[in-house]
Amino acid sequence: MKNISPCASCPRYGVGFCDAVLGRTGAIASGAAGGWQHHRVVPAGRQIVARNQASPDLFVLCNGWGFRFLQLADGRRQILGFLLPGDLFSVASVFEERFHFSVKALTDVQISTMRRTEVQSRLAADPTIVMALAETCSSEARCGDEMIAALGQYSAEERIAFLLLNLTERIAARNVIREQQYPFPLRQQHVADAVGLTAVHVSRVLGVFRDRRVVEMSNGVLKVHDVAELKRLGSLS
Amino acid sequence: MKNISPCASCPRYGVGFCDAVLGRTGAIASGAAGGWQHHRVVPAGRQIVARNQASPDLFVLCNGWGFRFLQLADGRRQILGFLLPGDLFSVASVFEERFHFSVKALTDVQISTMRRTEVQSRLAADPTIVMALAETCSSEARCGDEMIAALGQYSAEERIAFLLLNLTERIAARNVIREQQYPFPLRQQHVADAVGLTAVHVSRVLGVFRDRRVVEMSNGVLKVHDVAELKRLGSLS
DNA sequence: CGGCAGTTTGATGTTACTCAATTTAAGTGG
DNA sequence: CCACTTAAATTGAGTAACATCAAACTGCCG
Repeated sequence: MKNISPCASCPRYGVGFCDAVLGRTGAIASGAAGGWQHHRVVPAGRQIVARNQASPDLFVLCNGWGFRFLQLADGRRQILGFLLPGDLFSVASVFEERFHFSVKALTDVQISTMRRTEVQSRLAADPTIVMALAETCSSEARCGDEMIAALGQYSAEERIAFLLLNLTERIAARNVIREQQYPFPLRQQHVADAVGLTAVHVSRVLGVFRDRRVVEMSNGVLKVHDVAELKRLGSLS
Repeated sequence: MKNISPCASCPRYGVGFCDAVLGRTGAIASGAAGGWQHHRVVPAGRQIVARNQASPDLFVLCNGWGFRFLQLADGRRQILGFLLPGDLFSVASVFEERFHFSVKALTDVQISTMRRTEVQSRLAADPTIVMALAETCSSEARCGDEMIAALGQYSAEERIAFLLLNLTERIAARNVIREQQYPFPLRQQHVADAVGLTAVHVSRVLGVFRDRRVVEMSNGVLKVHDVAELKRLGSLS
């Protein structure tokens, strides 16, 4: 029998929410058999969920990069955060039918969907899952609050450094990094929409960073030349 | 026997997390008896919890106003949100020992503390509490994401309108409002720190709002003259 | 009456945005 | 492999939004 469980065919790292729900042993096959979970592949640029869309499933990103965002009436958009392999789209979606944000694939992605009802009943039965969820919830809240502080108080340089710093840390938790070179599929426009600047200004700031030999972002790779300086610029408090 | 339960001596509105934990009938007296919950009064301006502070309790604001914030090394501070009566300090604190933010009393406040262990065991036993918590969690996430979008994409006028709009809605859910006059204890500096502007600029924008007869903020009261215009300015998407 | 915290106002400086032109990079089909 | 096309990044000039600094004004309380 072919194993199509969400996380068997794609790299996993650490014990996240996904692992907790599936259990790390045995239970995996049952999921596929029960039909309460599925796999999907989505090409780069395609929207995965829309704001206010109701879904009986919750989503976990298995492979590639995505991002959550809010689109404003006049076309402006704010990227709320980037999704990396293993990330649950949001803790709220475990309980709420509708998403309050939209999600797009940044690269080609694999996503795993799990029936909400099934996850909820497992949640009731297994305190391990509750703990994993609580952990994710805290971390979401902390990141959100830090983002608010960065957007409210930081200068352009600081905001961009803050974003790059956060992302490199999350990437490093999932990949082996050699020579401070991080896989980095963002365009400057994504950086701009994430930190509330224009793409033109992001280009200028990145130019400065390049000249100062702090970081260099090109060709889908981020090279960090001066971690200390990046931290100095981008670390809150 | 005197009833000192958290929410018996202070106004409650709707069925929030606090009510769910205590139950709406009978159980109230047992809390006081068991000693797992307490009341505290804190004067205006005093700090209630500090970032990274560990606490065996979780906090609910019973009366007055407070605010959550992050303080940066160089003195800048970002107000993450305001706490109104009935508000849990944060969902994360139900599971995490340490706060990732600080909290100050804006006015004189009454706060209720509940032993985390007790809340957790009630949580495991009663799905009603889980649902209340999930609700709070979703709402925190939504508000946080909207704040991020507002800070990233909105102009000064829009941000301030957004803040005032949010607060008036939350105040109205807890008080009877006559003539569009809302109790409003914020100083302009608080508005500034919440929306990432300087107090001077906030003063100018509020001056414009006053001249245009949109809103007027003074003497601890916010008068909304033109709700439609406020919504036009401050509503996302 | 004096002192203090908060607000208002003006003048000036800085940061980041806008618009537009140019360069670079990445495909695509012949 | 090379012209052609297209998306992304860079650069410059001018402008708008917001910050900074400093002074004056207000209301409140001892």
